[in-house]
Amino acid sequence: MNKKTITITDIAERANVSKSTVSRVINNTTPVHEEKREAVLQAMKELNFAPNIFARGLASGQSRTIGVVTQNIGSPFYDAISQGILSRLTTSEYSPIFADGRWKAEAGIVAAETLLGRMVDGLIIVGSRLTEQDLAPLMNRIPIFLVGREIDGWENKCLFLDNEQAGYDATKHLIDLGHRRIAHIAGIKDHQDAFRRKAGYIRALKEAEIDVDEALICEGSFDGESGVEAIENLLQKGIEFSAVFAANDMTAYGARLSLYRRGIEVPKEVSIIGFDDQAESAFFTPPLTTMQQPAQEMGVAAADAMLHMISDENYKLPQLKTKVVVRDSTGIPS
Amino acid sequence: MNKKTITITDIAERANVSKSTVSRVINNTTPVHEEKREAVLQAMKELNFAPNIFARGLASGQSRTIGVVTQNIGSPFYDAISQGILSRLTTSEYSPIFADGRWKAEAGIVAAETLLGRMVDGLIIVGSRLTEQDLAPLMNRIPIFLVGREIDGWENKCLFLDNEQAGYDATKHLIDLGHRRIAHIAGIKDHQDAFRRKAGYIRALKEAEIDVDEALICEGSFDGESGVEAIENLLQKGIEFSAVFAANDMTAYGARLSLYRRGIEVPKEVSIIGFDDQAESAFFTPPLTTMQQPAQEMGVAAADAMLHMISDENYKLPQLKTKVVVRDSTGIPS
DNA sequence: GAATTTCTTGCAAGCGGTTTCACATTCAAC
DNA sequence: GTTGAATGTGAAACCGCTTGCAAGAAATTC
Repeated sequence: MNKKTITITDIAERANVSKSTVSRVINNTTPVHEEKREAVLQAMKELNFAPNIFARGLASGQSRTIGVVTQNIGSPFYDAISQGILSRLTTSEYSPIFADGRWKAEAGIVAAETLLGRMVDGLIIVGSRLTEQDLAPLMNRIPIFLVGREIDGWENKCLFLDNEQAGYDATKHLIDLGHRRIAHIAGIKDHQDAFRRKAGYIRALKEAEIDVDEALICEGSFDGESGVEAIENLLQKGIEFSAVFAANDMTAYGARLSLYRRGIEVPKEVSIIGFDDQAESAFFTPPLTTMQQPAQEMGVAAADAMLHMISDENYKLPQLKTKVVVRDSTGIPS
Repeated sequence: MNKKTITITDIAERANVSKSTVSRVINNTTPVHEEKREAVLQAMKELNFAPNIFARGLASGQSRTIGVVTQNIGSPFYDAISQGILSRLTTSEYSPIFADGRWKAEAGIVAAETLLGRMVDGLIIVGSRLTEQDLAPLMNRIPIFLVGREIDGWENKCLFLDNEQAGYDATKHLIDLGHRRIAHIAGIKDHQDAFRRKAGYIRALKEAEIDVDEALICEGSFDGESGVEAIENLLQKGIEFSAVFAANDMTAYGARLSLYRRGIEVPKEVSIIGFDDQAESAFFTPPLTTMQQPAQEMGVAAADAMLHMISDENYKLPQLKTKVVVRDSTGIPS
């Protein structure tokens, strides 16, 4: 209790104007005589005034807060997106408030509802599994933007990468090196990105006139363990392959470990390419060739779009691309 | 605009009581006749009522929000702590709001101020560099709790691990295996944890009557690159060592990569132990022996403590410990 | 110079809760 | 049958800021 909190009224008195005028200069809603404006600004500075956000929110109905529903805090890709959102927002007058919609789809809805309860002015949903039906009702209430997720017909409200193309590029990299027996360890089955990466893999093979061998396509779940298992499986069944395209880096790590245990050399005997380019990949042994995603930029772009949506302005989404980062885990087949 | 938002007044009318009574049943502040309470509850359910948090905040002065200042979103250790906080808070009526105080100490203050501007009811500061002087003035305004950080005299407001002991344990593990020439790649110079881990390293050596060779102690910065450089340096100078204790896993990865490039085998020729046990470590080649920190638990405990602080209740902090996770990167010296 | 129009500005009515105060009621105690 | 305490309740005063409205001042038009 240093001293009582100072309010707009204190400023008004000190600047010899009415509360209304103070409010006006704060919000720039109505022109105010330069002289008075100065006085108000001066008073605010002297008294070190900060408007009470509750009063503001209550009166205006706006919270100057943007809700972010994440599916996977703790996954490097989603983390980077969150960071991007965070960094874009720090230079705006909006603050993000995060809610974790991990686990199941319902959790995502709950998270979204929680945020709505907090009166957020907009919702950025990061790579969730919420369906169009889940989302539609929310759309009427509040601006929504999706990152890392595509929904037909919502073109300008979604920002995502062309995972099919990325899957194609990754596979193409291996084919170009001369590989023909390329295994793919897929991601979570019903995950949009996983599905598309796999589609890209298949397209690349077909284009190169390589038969798609179902035996080379393993199920996975984006984690290290599934990489280990997939390779173990392949090896046990005696299925031959000279390269592996893993749906993400973590899976690639697992695959590499499995090979390591069997004494199979990378990239000499088997090449591996991952997906994500998480920080650890550059220090892996050997450093992992992988697909880099502009995750942070996606976050920035999403936040930016949201800011525009809120103020009803037009905006256009950047065209972001993945790219192959060639390191030492891929090479010419022996 | 489905329909107008429903307020406490609507509930009051429907339940045939006054606003005051409704407020009372919501907050459980004053006993209310069972009959009326039921009616109110019923009305709230039927109308699907959710109190407006701004109005609430304005009137009560409480936001039911806890600010979390992180130093390093994106670092696995701090991430895990944040998760812990998040998970503990989801079962409470408080929501966390995060602000990133990365970069410099000033940023931490700014972040804290931002949160105060948002009227948070408490502040959890995760591993920041803010000094006691920075923090003290905040303490009078609001409950503050520090995680992963120790400040003398604030015993019950800090939760941290015994990094000195952990450093000792890690080093001891290597000594027990028979190593005598143990290099240490330290963390960021003025970082409390880094300093203590190093102190533990030294204590372990002394206890085992091994001379502390300054040449074996390398500077580092908690990132992969510094691990690479440190080992490169040691090797170039021709300094012998059979084991490395890296200040964190990321540094250990770098160290391992450097060895890999030189064709030095791990753990056959050199053993490595890291610190953090981040998810990737289990899939490293070879799987990395490291110190596991109960990061998530720390977050939970911190959030829990904060909840108690806010409601002026007593609490006691759990005694959390690190432990050695032995994998394949450490072994008997050859 | 009168009639408009354009700017500025203050007043006061909310926004949707919480909380103090005073006024019942009810009930146990004398 | 009083009296005092305990218990329940509503009225109304805020909490601090935004904003519609109306009015005074200044600028423009005829």
